[in-house]
Amino acid sequence: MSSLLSKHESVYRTIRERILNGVYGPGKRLVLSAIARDLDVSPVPVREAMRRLEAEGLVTFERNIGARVNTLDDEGWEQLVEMLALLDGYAMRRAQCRIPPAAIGEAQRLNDALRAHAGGPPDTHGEVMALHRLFHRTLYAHGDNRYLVESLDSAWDRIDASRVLISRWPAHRLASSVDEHDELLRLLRAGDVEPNELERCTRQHSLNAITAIRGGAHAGRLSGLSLPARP
Amino acid sequence: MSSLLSKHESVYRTIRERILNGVYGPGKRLVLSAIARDLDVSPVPVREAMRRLEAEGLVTFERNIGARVNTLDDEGWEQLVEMLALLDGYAMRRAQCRIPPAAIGEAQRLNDALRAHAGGPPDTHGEVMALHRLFHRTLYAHGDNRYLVESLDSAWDRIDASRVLISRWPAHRLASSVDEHDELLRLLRAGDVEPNELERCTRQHSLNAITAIRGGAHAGRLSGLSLPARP
DNA sequence: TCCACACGGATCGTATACGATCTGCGGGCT
DNA sequence: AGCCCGCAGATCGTATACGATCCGTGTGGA
Repeated sequence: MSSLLSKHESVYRTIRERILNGVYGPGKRLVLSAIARDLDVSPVPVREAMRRLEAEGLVTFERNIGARVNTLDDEGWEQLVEMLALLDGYAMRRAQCRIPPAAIGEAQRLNDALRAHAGGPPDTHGEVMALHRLFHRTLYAHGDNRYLVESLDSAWDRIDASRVLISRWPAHRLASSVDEHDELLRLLRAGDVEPNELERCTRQHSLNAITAIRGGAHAGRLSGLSLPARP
Repeated sequence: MSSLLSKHESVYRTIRERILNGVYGPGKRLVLSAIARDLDVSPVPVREAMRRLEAEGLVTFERNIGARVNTLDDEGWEQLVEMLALLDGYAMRRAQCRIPPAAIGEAQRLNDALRAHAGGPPDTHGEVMALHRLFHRTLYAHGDNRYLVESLDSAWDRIDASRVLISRWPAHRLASSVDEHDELLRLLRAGDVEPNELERCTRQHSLNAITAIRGGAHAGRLSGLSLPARP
């Protein structure tokens, strides 16, 4: 008899899930033996799971000290979002001719759900963030470059793990973001948009999030051209 | 008493080095107990090293079967280089104002060394590839985005591990590549180049490698605008 | 009071042991 | 002859054991 998943695999998935959900928040100490007891396995597969999580950038392991869920300072967070902007912009460009109308419709529904949240109660469960991530994934998932999609997923994982969006995303940015999403969907539906233009707009959309969170200043629409200058 | 490196760390470095150098070529079976004997450790730290290598995309691990060095088919290789084009182009854009003249000089020296190889004997030891990689790294290393630089290093690692450039890089592409490098250095020295233009040229330089290797057709200079269409 | 130091608990790092699974091969049945 | 089954060797997966390291704490001396 054998389970479908090896123990190190299921331990890996469980811990990863808990980090992304915020059960294990940034800075949380992950003690191997405690997790092993908790999940009813020996410490060995737990260590293997930790190595994977470490390589993915979700936890940091210090020799003879142990593992912690990664924390992200402001600079790191901005750099990560900058990566997201780069990758997502290019993914959109390459997916442009490949996104089925159904996916655009699905993205529109997700964005409408986001808009509903904009006026509603404050986001207590990270639903906004999940919707926002899913909106983007619905589109970029149709890119045909495996590494590109994997890198995007991985970057989003780190963002989720950091809990920054949940705690710092300003309300007015959500409104702007929803509008920009509509604009992107409009460009996609038009079908004949210059690829450079689509990539530029998509990139700028993510970069706007940096400006918004950094300064609190009201971010411009998709008209912006500049990359954010770091202090 | 303690060594500077833990065993799993030194095992990791050793295996990684061997994969990148081609000692363990694509498809090579990596038997845990054999490596453990070879490196004089127990199988446990070897397994940890494998998990890291797996997460980095250098090896593939199948349950109850074992580990193999990843092989890269044509499609995967093209997608990886496409990532490289995207990341390198953006890194260059962001590093533009930050690259010290000394680094540009160093890159020029590396490119001259590459040119010397172009007419010389065929490359038996991957020196051309190492020089080429180093040329790019000398420039993009000055980018201020940690994740960007890490992703570039990681993508180059996979390229190295695949041994594709060494076996398939056509001679005429090397000549074009060297010329394009000169062009990029010229743009950097000019200093007042439009960032979009610099990014576009850099991206196109890497994309040209795909065209060259795929078709064998003589790649255009940096004037090309198009992304390669996949069959 | 403040610092140096030693001690104990917590945790990590690795070796060893052993059961589980796969793979290839050879014998027997049809 | 061809196919199925079962055995043996190789290899993986995990538990357990134990030494090594770190860190907090308390004690003694300056």
